[in-house]
Amino acid sequence: MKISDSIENFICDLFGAENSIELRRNELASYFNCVPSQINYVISTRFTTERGYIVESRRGGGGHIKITRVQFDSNDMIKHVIANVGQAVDVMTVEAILNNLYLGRAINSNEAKLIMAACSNNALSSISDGGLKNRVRADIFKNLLLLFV
Amino acid sequence: MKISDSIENFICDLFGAENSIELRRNELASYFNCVPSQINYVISTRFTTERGYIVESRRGGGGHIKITRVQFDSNDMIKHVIANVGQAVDVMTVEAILNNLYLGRAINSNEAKLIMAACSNNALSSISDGGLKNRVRADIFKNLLLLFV
DNA sequence: ACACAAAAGTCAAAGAAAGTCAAAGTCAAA
DNA sequence: TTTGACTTTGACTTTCTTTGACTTTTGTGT
Repeated sequence: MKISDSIENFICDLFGAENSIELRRNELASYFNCVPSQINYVISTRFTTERGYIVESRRGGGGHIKITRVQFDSNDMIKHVIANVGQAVDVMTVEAILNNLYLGRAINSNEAKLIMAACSNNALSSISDGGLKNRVRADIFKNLLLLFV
Repeated sequence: MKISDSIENFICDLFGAENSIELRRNELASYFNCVPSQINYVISTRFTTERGYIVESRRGGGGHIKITRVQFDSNDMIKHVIANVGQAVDVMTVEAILNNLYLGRAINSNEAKLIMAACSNNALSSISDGGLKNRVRADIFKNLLLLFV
Protein backbone atom coordinates (compact mmCIF):
# COMPACT_ATOMS: atom_id res chain seq x y z
CA MET A 1 0.00 0.00 0.00
CA LYS A 2 1.08 3.55 -0.66
CA ILE A 3 2.83 5.11 2.27
CA SER A 4 0.62 8.18 2.09
CA ASP A 5 -2.39 5.98 2.67
CA SER A 6 -0.74 4.31 5.65
CA ILE A 7 0.01 7.66 7.16
CA GLU A 8 -3.53 8.80 6.51
CA ASN A 9 -4.87 5.73 8.26
CA PHE A 10 -2.50 6.13 11.13
CA ILE A 11 -3.60 9.69 11.68
CA CYS A 12 -7.26 8.77 11.40
CA ASP A 13 -6.75 6.09 14.05
CA LEU A 14 -5.06 8.61 16.25
CA PHE A 15 -8.35 10.43 16.61
CA GLY A 16 -10.10 7.62 18.44
CA ALA A 17 -12.97 9.30 20.25
CA GLU A 18 -11.27 12.68 20.28
CA ASN A 19 -12.05 15.37 17.75
CA SER A 20 -8.65 16.88 17.86
CA ILE A 21 -5.12 15.53 17.81
CA GLU A 22 -1.68 16.99 17.94
CA LEU A 23 1.35 15.49 16.29
CA ARG A 24 5.03 16.15 15.75
CA ARG A 25 5.88 16.11 12.10
CA ASN A 26 9.41 14.79 12.51
CA GLU A 27 8.42 12.01 14.88
CA LEU A 28 5.75 10.79 12.55
CA ALA A 29 8.10 10.98 9.59
CA SER A 30 10.76 8.92 11.30
CA TYR A 31 8.14 6.43 12.46
CA PHE A 32 7.20 5.91 8.83
CA ASN A 33 10.76 6.24 7.57
CA CYS A 34 9.84 8.97 5.19
CA VAL A 35 10.87 12.56 4.69
CA PRO A 36 9.05 15.08 6.89
CA SER A 37 7.51 16.84 3.95
CA GLN A 38 5.61 13.66 3.17
CA ILE A 39 3.54 14.42 6.24
CA ASN A 40 2.69 17.79 4.75
CA TYR A 41 1.66 16.09 1.58
CA VAL A 42 -0.67 13.72 3.38
CA ILE A 43 -2.17 16.48 5.43
CA SER A 44 -2.69 18.81 2.53
CA THR A 45 -4.27 16.17 0.35
CA ARG A 46 -6.29 14.24 2.93
CA PHE A 47 -7.10 16.47 5.83
CA THR A 48 -8.65 19.30 3.90
CA THR A 49 -11.44 21.69 4.67
CA GLU A 50 -13.61 19.90 2.12
CA ARG A 51 -13.28 16.76 4.14
CA GLY A 52 -14.04 18.56 7.36
CA TYR A 53 -10.70 19.11 8.96
CA ILE A 54 -9.06 22.20 10.37
CA VAL A 55 -5.28 22.19 10.55
CA GLU A 56 -3.20 24.48 12.70
CA SER A 57 0.51 24.35 13.42
CA ARG A 58 3.44 26.02 15.03
CA ARG A 59 7.08 25.97 14.02
CA GLY A 60 10.16 26.23 16.17
CA GLY A 61 10.99 24.47 19.40
CA GLY A 62 7.99 22.62 20.76
CA GLY A 63 6.30 23.01 17.40
CA HIS A 64 3.46 20.74 16.41
CA ILE A 65 0.62 20.15 14.00
CA LYS A 66 -2.92 20.11 15.30
CA ILE A 67 -5.73 18.57 13.32
CA THR A 68 -9.34 19.07 14.31
CA ARG A 69 -12.21 17.29 12.69
CA VAL A 70 -15.59 18.87 12.47
CA GLN A 71 -18.56 16.62 12.89
CA PHE A 72 -20.56 16.28 9.73
CA ASP A 73 -23.82 15.33 11.32
CA SER A 74 -26.47 18.00 11.04
CA ASN A 75 -26.78 20.65 8.43
CA ASP A 76 -26.84 19.15 4.99
CA MET A 77 -27.28 22.49 3.36
CA ILE A 78 -23.98 23.79 4.62
CA LYS A 79 -22.27 20.51 4.00
CA HIS A 80 -23.49 20.71 0.48
CA VAL A 81 -22.21 24.24 -0.01
CA ILE A 82 -18.78 23.41 1.35
CA ALA A 83 -18.49 20.41 -0.88
CA ASN A 84 -19.58 22.35 -3.93
CA VAL A 85 -17.97 25.71 -3.68
CA GLY A 86 -14.96 25.35 -5.88
CA GLN A 87 -11.42 26.53 -5.47
CA ALA A 88 -12.38 30.09 -6.15
CA VAL A 89 -15.51 32.16 -5.69
CA ASP A 90 -16.57 35.74 -6.26
CA VAL A 91 -18.38 38.15 -3.97
CA MET A 92 -21.72 37.88 -5.68
CA THR A 93 -21.77 34.15 -5.37
CA VAL A 94 -20.89 34.30 -1.70
CA GLU A 95 -23.65 36.82 -1.22
CA ALA A 96 -26.17 34.61 -2.99
CA ILE A 97 -25.20 31.52 -1.07
CA LEU A 98 -25.33 33.33 2.24
CA ASN A 99 -28.75 34.63 1.42
CA ASN A 100 -29.86 31.11 0.68
CA LEU A 101 -28.42 29.75 3.88
CA TYR A 102 -30.07 32.55 5.77
CA LEU A 103 -33.45 31.91 4.18
CA GLY A 104 -32.98 28.25 4.91
CA ARG A 105 -32.26 29.15 8.55
CA ALA A 106 -28.90 27.48 8.45
CA ILE A 107 -27.30 30.68 9.73
CA ASN A 108 -28.66 33.85 11.26
CA SER A 109 -28.27 37.37 9.96
CA ASN A 110 -25.36 38.28 12.21
CA GLU A 111 -23.48 35.26 11.13
CA ALA A 112 -24.20 36.04 7.53
CA LYS A 113 -22.88 39.57 8.00
CA LEU A 114 -19.72 38.29 9.63
CA ILE A 115 -19.04 35.85 6.86
CA MET A 116 -19.82 38.45 4.24
CA ALA A 117 -17.39 40.87 5.86
CA ALA A 118 -14.66 38.25 5.98
CA CYS A 119 -15.15 37.50 2.29
CA SER A 120 -15.59 41.07 1.14
CA ASN A 121 -13.33 42.74 -1.36
CA ASN A 122 -12.59 45.22 1.33
CA ALA A 123 -11.15 42.59 3.61
CA LEU A 124 -9.13 41.19 0.74
CA SER A 125 -8.01 44.47 -0.70
CA SER A 126 -4.33 43.73 -0.09
CA ILE A 127 -4.50 40.96 -2.63
CA SER A 128 -4.00 42.52 -5.99
CA ASP A 129 -4.17 39.35 -8.05
CA GLY A 130 -7.83 38.72 -8.87
CA GLY A 131 -7.47 34.97 -9.19
CA LEU A 132 -5.72 34.65 -5.87
CA LYS A 133 -8.31 36.87 -4.27
CA ASN A 134 -11.12 34.55 -5.29
CA ARG A 135 -9.21 31.50 -4.14
CA VAL A 136 -8.56 33.03 -0.76
CA ARG A 137 -12.21 34.04 -0.57
CA ALA A 138 -13.26 30.46 -1.20
CA ASP A 139 -10.90 29.20 1.49
CA ILE A 140 -12.16 31.67 4.05
CA PHE A 141 -15.76 30.99 3.12
CA LYS A 142 -15.40 27.26 3.54
CA ASN A 143 -13.47 27.58 6.74
CA LEU A 144 -16.19 29.71 8.22
CA LEU A 145 -19.06 27.55 7.06
CA LEU A 146 -17.30 24.60 8.57
CA LEU A 147 -18.06 26.08 11.97
CA PHE A 148 -21.76 25.65 11.37
CA VAL A 149 -21.97 22.05 10.36
CA MET B 1 10.70 21.76 25.18
CA LYS B 2 8.11 24.50 25.06
CA ILE B 3 9.27 25.95 28.31
CA SER B 4 8.08 29.34 27.10
CA ASP B 5 4.51 28.11 27.13
CA SER B 6 4.89 26.80 30.68
CA ILE B 7 6.22 30.12 31.81
CA GLU B 8 3.41 31.94 30.04
CA ASN B 9 0.86 29.75 31.79
CA PHE B 10 2.53 30.17 35.11
CA ILE B 11 2.43 33.92 34.79
CA CYS B 12 -1.19 33.89 33.64
CA ASP B 13 -2.12 31.82 36.66
CA LEU B 14 -0.32 34.26 38.89
CA PHE B 15 -2.93 36.86 38.02
CA GLY B 16 -5.82 35.03 39.60
CA ALA B 17 -8.42 37.68 40.24
CA GLU B 18 -5.86 40.48 40.36
CA ASN B 19 -5.15 42.72 37.40
CA SER B 20 -1.56 43.25 38.27
CA ILE B 21 1.31 41.06 39.37
CA GLU B 22 4.92 41.58 40.27
CA LEU B 23 7.68 39.07 39.75
CA ARG B 24 11.42 38.69 40.16
CA ARG B 25 13.05 37.70 36.91
CA ASN B 26 15.87 35.69 38.45
CA GLU B 27 13.63 33.80 40.83
CA LEU B 28 11.31 32.80 38.06
CA ALA B 29 14.21 31.79 35.86
CA SER B 30 15.72 29.56 38.48
CA TYR B 31 12.30 28.09 39.24
CA PHE B 32 12.07 27.06 35.61
CA ASN B 33 15.76 26.24 35.29
CA CYS B 34 16.25 28.57 32.42
CA VAL B 35 18.35 31.61 31.71
CA PRO B 36 16.87 34.89 32.94
CA SER B 37 16.58 36.31 29.48
CA GLN B 38 14.09 33.59 28.68
CA ILE B 39 11.69 35.43 30.93
CA ASN B 40 12.18 38.52 28.81
CA TYR B 41 11.47 36.48 25.74
CA VAL B 42 8.21 35.18 27.15
CA ILE B 43 7.15 38.60 28.29
CA SER B 44 8.00 40.31 25.06
CA THR B 45 6.23 37.76 22.91
CA ARG B 46 3.22 37.03 25.11
CA PHE B 47 2.49 39.95 27.34
CA THR B 48 2.40 42.67 24.75
CA THR B 49 0.36 45.83 24.52
CA GLU B 50 -1.50 44.32 21.62
CA ARG B 51 -2.69 41.60 23.89
CA GLY B 52 -3.67 44.03 26.58
CA TYR B 53 -0.77 44.03 28.96
CA ILE B 54 1.41 46.78 30.30
CA VAL B 55 4.84 45.83 31.54
CA GLU B 56 6.94 47.93 33.85
CA SER B 57 10.15 47.03 35.59
CA ARG B 58 12.96 48.20 37.75
CA ARG B 59 16.55 47.05 37.80
CA GLY B 60 18.99 46.97 40.65
CA GLY B 61 18.47 45.78 44.20
CA GLY B 62 14.85 44.93 44.89
CA GLY B 63 14.17 45.11 41.18
CA HIS B 64 11.10 43.47 39.74
CA ILE B 65 8.86 43.16 36.73
CA LYS B 66 5.29 44.30 37.02
CA ILE B 67 2.69 43.15 34.55
CA THR B 68 -0.71 44.78 34.44
CA ARG B 69 -3.57 43.69 32.29
CA VAL B 70 -5.81 46.43 31.09
CA GLN B 71 -9.53 46.27 30.73
CA PHE B 72 -11.69 48.61 28.71
CA ASP B 73 -15.36 48.93 28.18
CA SER B 74 -16.10 46.42 25.44
CA ASN B 75 -16.72 48.92 22.69
CA ASP B 76 -13.53 50.72 23.57
CA MET B 77 -11.75 47.43 23.73
CA ILE B 78 -12.64 46.64 20.17
CA LYS B 79 -11.88 50.14 18.96
CA HIS B 80 -8.57 49.94 20.71
CA VAL B 81 -7.73 46.68 19.02
CA ILE B 82 -8.71 47.96 15.61
CA ALA B 83 -6.64 51.06 16.13
CA ASN B 84 -3.63 49.18 17.36
CA VAL B 85 -3.46 46.10 15.21
CA GLY B 86 -0.97 47.13 12.62
CA GLN B 87 -0.88 46.46 8.91
CA ALA B 88 -0.02 42.85 9.54
CA VAL B 89 -0.70 40.37 12.31
CA ASP B 90 0.12 36.72 13.04
CA VAL B 91 -2.16 33.91 14.16
CA MET B 92 -0.94 33.76 17.72
CA THR B 93 -1.64 37.41 18.23
CA VAL B 94 -5.13 37.17 16.77
CA GLU B 95 -5.76 34.25 19.06
CA ALA B 96 -4.58 36.15 22.08
CA ILE B 97 -6.56 39.25 21.22
CA LEU B 98 -9.73 37.26 20.64
CA ASN B 99 -9.25 35.57 23.95
CA ASN B 100 -8.97 38.95 25.58
CA LEU B 101 -12.04 40.27 23.86
CA TYR B 102 -13.89 37.15 24.90
CA LEU B 103 -12.81 37.44 28.51
CA GLY B 104 -13.77 41.10 28.39
CA ARG B 105 -17.18 40.04 27.05
CA ALA B 106 -16.76 42.15 23.96
CA ILE B 107 -17.54 39.10 21.82
CA ASN B 108 -18.93 35.66 22.56
CA SER B 109 -17.28 32.35 21.95
CA ASN B 110 -19.01 31.66 18.65
CA GLU B 111 -18.00 35.00 17.32
CA ALA B 112 -14.45 34.40 18.47
CA LYS B 113 -14.39 31.05 16.69
CA LEU B 114 -15.72 32.57 13.50
CA ILE B 115 -13.18 35.32 13.48
CA MET B 116 -10.44 32.88 14.33
CA ALA B 117 -11.43 30.64 11.47
CA ALA B 118 -11.47 33.56 9.05
CA CYS B 119 -7.98 34.58 10.15
CA SER B 120 -6.50 31.10 10.36
CA ASN B 121 -3.54 30.02 8.29
CA ASN B 122 -5.80 27.41 6.89
CA ALA B 123 -8.20 29.95 5.48
CA LEU B 124 -5.29 31.89 4.06
CA SER B 125 -3.31 28.95 2.80
CA SER B 126 -3.54 30.05 -0.82
CA ILE B 127 -1.42 33.05 -0.02
CA SER B 128 2.15 31.90 -0.22
CA ASP B 129 3.82 35.17 0.60
CA GLY B 130 4.09 35.35 4.38
CA GLY B 131 4.06 39.10 4.52
CA LEU B 132 0.96 39.37 2.37
CA LYS B 133 -0.73 36.66 4.41
CA ASN B 134 -0.29 38.64 7.61
CA ARG B 135 -1.49 41.82 5.94
CA VAL B 136 -4.62 40.12 4.63
CA ARG B 137 -5.16 38.60 8.05
CA ALA B 138 -5.02 42.03 9.62
CA ASP B 139 -7.50 43.37 7.05
CA ILE B 140 -9.96 40.57 7.65
CA PHE B 141 -9.57 40.83 11.37
CA LYS B 142 -10.27 44.53 11.42
CA ASN B 143 -13.15 44.24 8.99
CA LEU B 144 -14.79 41.67 11.20
CA LEU B 145 -14.21 43.54 14.43
CA LEU B 146 -15.74 46.59 12.82
CA LEU B 147 -19.05 44.76 12.89
CA PHE B 148 -19.00 44.81 16.66
CA VAL B 149 -18.48 48.50 17.36
C1' DA C 1 29.86 61.07 46.75
C1' DC C 2 31.52 56.49 45.36
C1' DA C 3 32.19 51.84 44.70
C1' DC C 4 29.97 47.68 44.47
C1' DA C 5 26.70 44.27 44.08
C1' DA C 6 22.25 43.02 42.63
C1' DA C 7 18.88 43.32 39.56
C1' DA C 8 16.89 43.67 34.90
C1' DG C 9 17.72 44.64 29.66
C1' DT C 10 19.68 43.70 24.94
C1' DC C 11 21.06 41.28 21.10
C1' DA C 12 22.69 37.99 18.18
C1' DA C 13 23.98 33.21 17.42
C1' DA C 14 22.62 28.51 17.61
C1' DG C 15 18.98 25.17 17.71
C1' DA C 16 14.49 23.10 16.74
C1' DA C 17 10.46 22.59 14.24
C1' DA C 18 7.47 23.06 10.48
C1' DG C 19 6.64 24.87 5.47
C1' DT C 20 7.60 25.24 0.40
C1' DC C 21 8.50 23.91 -4.08
C1' DA C 22 9.83 21.59 -7.84
C1' DA C 23 12.11 17.56 -9.75
C1' DA C 24 11.79 12.77 -10.27
C1' DG C 25 9.19 8.50 -9.88
C1' DT C 26 4.91 5.42 -10.54
C1' DC C 27 1.15 3.66 -12.70
C1' DA C 28 -3.01 3.27 -15.06
C1' DA C 29 -5.84 4.92 -18.82
C1' DA C 30 -6.18 6.57 -23.50
C1' DT D 1 3.49 4.62 -25.76
C1' DT D 2 2.35 8.87 -24.33
C1' DT D 3 0.03 11.42 -21.03
C1' DG D 4 -1.43 12.97 -16.75
C1' DA D 5 -2.77 12.40 -12.02
C1' DC D 6 -0.87 11.17 -7.90
C1' DT D 7 3.39 10.25 -4.84
C1' DT D 8 7.92 10.46 -3.11
C1' DT D 9 12.03 12.95 -2.11
C1' DG D 10 15.18 16.42 -0.64
C1' DA D 11 17.23 20.95 -0.80
C1' DC D 12 16.13 25.20 0.86
C1' DT D 13 13.20 28.68 3.67
C1' DT D 14 10.75 30.58 7.49
C1' DT D 15 9.33 30.80 12.08
C1' DC D 16 9.82 30.33 16.85
C1' DT D 17 12.76 29.17 20.99
C1' DT D 18 16.82 28.77 23.84
C1' DT D 19 21.12 30.37 25.46
C1' DG D 20 24.74 33.29 26.97
C1' DA D 21 27.84 37.15 26.80
C1' DC D 22 27.66 41.78 27.59
C1' DT D 23 25.22 46.33 29.10
C1' DT D 24 22.53 49.40 31.99
C1' DT D 25 20.22 50.79 36.12
C1' DT D 26 19.57 51.21 40.98
C1' DG D 27 19.90 50.50 45.98
C1' DT D 28 23.29 50.34 49.85
C1' DG D 29 27.16 50.56 52.78
C1' DT D 30 31.48 53.28 53.45
